[in-house]
Amino acid sequence: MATSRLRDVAARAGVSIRTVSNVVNGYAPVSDETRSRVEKAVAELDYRPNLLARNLKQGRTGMLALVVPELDVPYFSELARAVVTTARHHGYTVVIDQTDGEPDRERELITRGASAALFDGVILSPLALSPADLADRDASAPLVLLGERIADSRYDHVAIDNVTAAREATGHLLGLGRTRVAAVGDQPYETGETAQLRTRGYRQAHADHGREVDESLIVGTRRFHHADGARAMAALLDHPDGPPDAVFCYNDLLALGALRTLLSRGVRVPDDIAVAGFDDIEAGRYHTPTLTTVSPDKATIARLAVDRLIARLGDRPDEPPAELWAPHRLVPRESTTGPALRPTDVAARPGQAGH
Amino acid sequence: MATSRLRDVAARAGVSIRTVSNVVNGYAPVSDETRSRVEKAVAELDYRPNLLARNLKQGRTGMLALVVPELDVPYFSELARAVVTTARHHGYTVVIDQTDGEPDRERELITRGASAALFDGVILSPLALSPADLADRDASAPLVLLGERIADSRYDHVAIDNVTAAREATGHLLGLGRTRVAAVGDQPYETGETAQLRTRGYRQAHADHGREVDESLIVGTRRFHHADGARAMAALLDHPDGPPDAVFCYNDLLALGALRTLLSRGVRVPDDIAVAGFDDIEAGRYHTPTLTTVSPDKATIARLAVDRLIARLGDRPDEPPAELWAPHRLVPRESTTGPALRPTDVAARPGQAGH
DNA sequence: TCAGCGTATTGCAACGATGCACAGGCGGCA
DNA sequence: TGCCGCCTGTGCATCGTTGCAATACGCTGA
Repeated sequence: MATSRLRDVAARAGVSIRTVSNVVNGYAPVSDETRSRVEKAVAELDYRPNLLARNLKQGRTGMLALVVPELDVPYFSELARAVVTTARHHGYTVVIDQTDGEPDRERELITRGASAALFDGVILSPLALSPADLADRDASAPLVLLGERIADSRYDHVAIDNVTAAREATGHLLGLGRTRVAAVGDQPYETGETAQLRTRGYRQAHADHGREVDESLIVGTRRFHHADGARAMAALLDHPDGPPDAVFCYNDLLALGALRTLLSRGVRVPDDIAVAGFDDIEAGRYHTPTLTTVSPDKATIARLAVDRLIARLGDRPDEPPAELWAPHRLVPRESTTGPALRPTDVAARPGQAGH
Repeated sequence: MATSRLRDVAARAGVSIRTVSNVVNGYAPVSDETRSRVEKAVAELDYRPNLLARNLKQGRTGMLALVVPELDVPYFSELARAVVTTARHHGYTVVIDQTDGEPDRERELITRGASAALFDGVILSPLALSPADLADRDASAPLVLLGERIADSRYDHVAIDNVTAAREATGHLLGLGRTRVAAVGDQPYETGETAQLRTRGYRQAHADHGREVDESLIVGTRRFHHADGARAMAALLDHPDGPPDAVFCYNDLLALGALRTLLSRGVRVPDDIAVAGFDDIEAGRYHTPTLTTVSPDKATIARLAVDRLIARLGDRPDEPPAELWAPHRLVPRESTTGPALRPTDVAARPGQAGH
């Protein structure tokens, strides 16, 4: 059956279009008799409002866009889940799109998609976007940035304290008595301000412990995937001064990749080399050894971003851009402390009883 | 700046609204002089077409919806990536939504969202939806179903041959000489037709090898997450007849969860117990041991689904519903064959900085 | 000079819905 | 009896865009 319109329902019920609209939306007072006649017609014609038309008229869509570089990177998919859930509580639907880190794609999404009235607001986790790209943008739909990049822009911005987090993670390794702690995941500024911040924290931790940084132990990776970590670890094992005795990876995928290289070569973790990651993805909690990591509070990140967006859409459209910080915590697990210390860590998993 | 409209651009350029529209869309012939004047005004006002209005007028949105139960389950996020990529080649944007397996949510999305003209088509991976729910649906926007459920419905449907795949995986384990092969992930029909099919394949493999199925080795799980697999494996280790010597898990998360239980208890894999999974998620390729699994061809699944949808949107709207099958293959890795057999299975090769 | 034609530009209606303000009918009260 | 006001229900304009078809214009050829 072709989609029916208010007009069709009105004709069938013998009332005006306007009255049908009132019944559907429960706006104005409608007599019981008219109401039931309209409802009958609605049911018979299987009428459903055309949201495109409604949204056009109302000037809002009830949809938020979440733009992330890669959906199949667990950090992003876990974050996406949090955002979707939070937004739903506010009555918003979240649509997700991935950019594959292509600047064109990111640009297109924030301009075409967002300021084209399709979305009421946008949450963007930029990977390849420069400040210039953003400045360029017409601010028709509010935008909240996730992560570190472009912190100086005119947009709201949610992040964790990457420097401190990296400092804590590195400090944890140094505190275990490791003397040669490598860093895996460094990136040049253009593509990875976040990486830069973590490197800064890595350096600070060394300073805290009165240690020199061995620059040759800072390994860059092009991306943050398993393969990059595995490759970087292999390179570190061939280090001219011998392998390091600990590795801080800038995310958990790198760390799991590094672990693969180590374990498949018979290196003992953490006895020979301790490994720490970043993001606290679920896979790390079930790996053997379980993965020590920095756990950003994803639920809070999602909440801050969504709340902010909704505030701008509602009664506070003109507040100055804010920098919002979400908490994080270091979660020591077997990959640094060994199995003895936390034998039941695997059991830990947030309950998911219904609701 | 408030969003500008065709009207504003027209006023500024001193031409009619219609001409601006023509310039923007490149439709009708426009003199170079007029064109440049309009383009100047467009730039000055930072005009961008209101897609809501355009879509309303044109009756299409260029957006497809992908509805999956859980985004942070790697199988779905990897599939989502494939769908997004494929659709982009056809000029469609994919918006993703997750249902958390809630029937209400799934229902809402396919009815409200889809038949409300927001999306041109929907790809749905249903978890909790009954045939009745679907029958109920007005077929305003084409729908393609992923996975096994509701195969008898009036919709296009893309799946892999789960029975054969499970049979091959189980056969692989039996072929290795294992005699007590457990199955983890069975579910009652209402929530898991896919699980039922895999159990059927598991039984067939036993028949192939002339073996009885020990019903007590078939373990049900409520969901398909790490935790479920870890729990099920723990239960199997306490089996009254002693642990099994192989386990076929109905997805990779279950398998990785099972591996966690085994490895943390010092059980040797695959020497003592071999483990196989299903889905071929990236994490399994970097686990130690690497995970033997059934690899569904996600790219083909995505392609079949998107192509089908687009065919219906285009010149073949009225073809009868089809059952489309995507290939799969068994990928033996260390968790069943041991490291000796495939020492270089891990993607990473030593050395190689940058690229 | 004018019919004839192609090019450039325009006005009007429509997509399907909602905001606003008012029309019609009824009962209550003076 | 007549006026007022409430309760229902409605018409019109509008959101920003595009489809259609007509207009205005300039140029060619006879």
